[in-house]
Amino acid sequence: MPINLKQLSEYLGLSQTTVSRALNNYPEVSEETRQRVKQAAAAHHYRPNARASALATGRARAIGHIIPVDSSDWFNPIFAEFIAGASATYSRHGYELLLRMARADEEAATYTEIAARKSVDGVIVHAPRINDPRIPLLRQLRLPFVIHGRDTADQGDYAWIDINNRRAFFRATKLLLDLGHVDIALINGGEAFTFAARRRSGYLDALQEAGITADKQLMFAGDLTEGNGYQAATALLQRSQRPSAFLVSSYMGALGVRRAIHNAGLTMGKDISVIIHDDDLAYFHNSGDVPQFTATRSSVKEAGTLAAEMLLAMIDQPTAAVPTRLLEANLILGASTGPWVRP
Amino acid sequence: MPINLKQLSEYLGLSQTTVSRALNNYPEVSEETRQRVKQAAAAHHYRPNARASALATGRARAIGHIIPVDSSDWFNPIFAEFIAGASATYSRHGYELLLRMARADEEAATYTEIAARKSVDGVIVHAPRINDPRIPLLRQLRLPFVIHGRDTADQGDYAWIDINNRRAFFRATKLLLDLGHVDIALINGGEAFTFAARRRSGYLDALQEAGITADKQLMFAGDLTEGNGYQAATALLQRSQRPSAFLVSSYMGALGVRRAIHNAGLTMGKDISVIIHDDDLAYFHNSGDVPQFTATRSSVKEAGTLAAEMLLAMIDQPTAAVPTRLLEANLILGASTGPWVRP
DNA sequence: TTGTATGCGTTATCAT
DNA sequence: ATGATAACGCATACAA
Repeated sequence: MPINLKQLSEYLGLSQTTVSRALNNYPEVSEETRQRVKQAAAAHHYRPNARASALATGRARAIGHIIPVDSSDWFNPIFAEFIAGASATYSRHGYELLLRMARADEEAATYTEIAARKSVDGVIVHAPRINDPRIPLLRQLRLPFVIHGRDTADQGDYAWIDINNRRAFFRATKLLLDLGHVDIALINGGEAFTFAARRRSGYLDALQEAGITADKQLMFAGDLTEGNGYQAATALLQRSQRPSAFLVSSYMGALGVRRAIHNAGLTMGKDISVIIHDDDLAYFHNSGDVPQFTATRSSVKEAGTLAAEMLLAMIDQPTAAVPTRLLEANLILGASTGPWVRP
Repeated sequence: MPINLKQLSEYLGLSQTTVSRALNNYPEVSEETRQRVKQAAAAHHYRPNARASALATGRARAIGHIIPVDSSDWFNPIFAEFIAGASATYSRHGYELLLRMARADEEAATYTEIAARKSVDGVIVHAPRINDPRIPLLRQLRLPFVIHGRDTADQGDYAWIDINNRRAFFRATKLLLDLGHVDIALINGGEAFTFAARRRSGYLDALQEAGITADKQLMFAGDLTEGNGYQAATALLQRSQRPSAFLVSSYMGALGVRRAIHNAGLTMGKDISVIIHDDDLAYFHNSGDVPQFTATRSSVKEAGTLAAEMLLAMIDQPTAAVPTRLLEANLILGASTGPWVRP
């Protein structure tokens, strides 16, 4: 059923060369034969063998995504949504998406292996950590890459796409301060990740600007699961001087915070204010006339689309300057915030 | 930096053939040279070019996962977790994972294309629908496949792995009936999907056995998002004769149901009982000494691991009988169920 | 404008 | 036990 180039060219009475050129839109082939070739190819459902053309051209036409997994082997829905965005871009450009999961201790070996096997033409780096070792590694491997996020330290020029996490959390904190809140808790991602470190710094800067001393007891950092959000918020609400507001780094974590608030017999948006960061996940839509949560919002799927486009452009033009892109998050007012009230 | 077989063999003073055989554990190579070759390969970080060996062997050593996406382009966390399980199996066997998203109207073309391009040696079929056209298509394409789920109609023999959805929901419904509940709502996935149809049938069978007439008004079918769960439950709780129990097909949907119950001023586990199906997602753990939700539980990640193993075995032994596997879900008691109480 | 010949990096088929 | 040589299916430098 599958037909190859040789068979197709024999059928047409042309050389493989001409058929190949016609299909790849080389200018020197006559319009007439090009049409004839393309029609025959379509009629026979001819598709070039991806392995063979990769070998011949030296380009795999595939992009790798290596998802970091820790010992509990999780798969964060945010990665999934980012990848959904990137995937559409790859399909549009005839690229394929290779997915792997790797624990931190396998990470270097994994990148090295896919580079040596020439399985991909480039990779997306997920969840950058402070002073991330993947940056020098990928440079050494000469594998084009785009980071979803940024590193902090001086790692030289590299391609990245990120949202302005610091500014988003600065603005969110400021809004809570303006509403009269003073004891504001931060439920954040693991602060080895640069996104979480930047969000914390926005939070701290806003507090400092308001002359408030940050309280380490009010800051949680860890996996942003529903369970962790619930546990962290429950503990904080049991304190003698409980926080009146929560800043939560993800929708999933906020679902746990919401549960803790309810269980404590309190009302979100009245007794306790909550602002979340909303990645605009399709499966966890914070929508409605008045969204459930006040939120800093930025579509992670859109980020995936843009990251993929940046990477494909880099592969096409390896000499061009490395692209970077900073997206601003919107601050969306929802039903979860209100003025401070005496407990 | 990357070294190829030719260079490695020149360095060793051996032929490419011998080096290749040594690395691939052919028996005819002497143990001494095998050791020498393997050491040199390791020292030079040699990895066979995946494209070249795929071309030579005719095996891509890659498995495709085509995720169905509807117009709103979602990415269900359950797929993600299944893939996480499968991915580990592929890595262990030296296979790669190709990921694509396809809308229903692109589905046939997508499968046809990856088959024609010989990008993969087999595929996993996600989210089977009743009388799924992918089964005859994949047979025609001669592409080995394993279905995560089962079809209902007579499609002949094919490989699948599924949980006993009917039995799980039968047992869950029966538990609610035993607790005295009569008005039991079903918040289900889209019932074109076979998993949802089977769950509904378990629910209906249990009601019938108890002599209760099912009420279509108590059944919701759609995407199992938090928002849909919230909306469906909110509407049901506003009815004059509101349901006293909910059967919810996913954890995400149940989070919305929980929100609706709270918003209605009711208490889950007291006023309203809830049983969910728990796919044991790492990011949405229904754990604790007493889990939040009473649940039928089965690990979808484990299913991914098993599905991948089944598919690789089929590729290795194409003549063997097609494997099938039916997993039973556990019924786990949590805090969300209690005896019926007068409203 | 078309065709011939060669290479991409492996694995597989013959020899020896 | 090892080696020369021919595929695998495509793209391309070089010829015509």
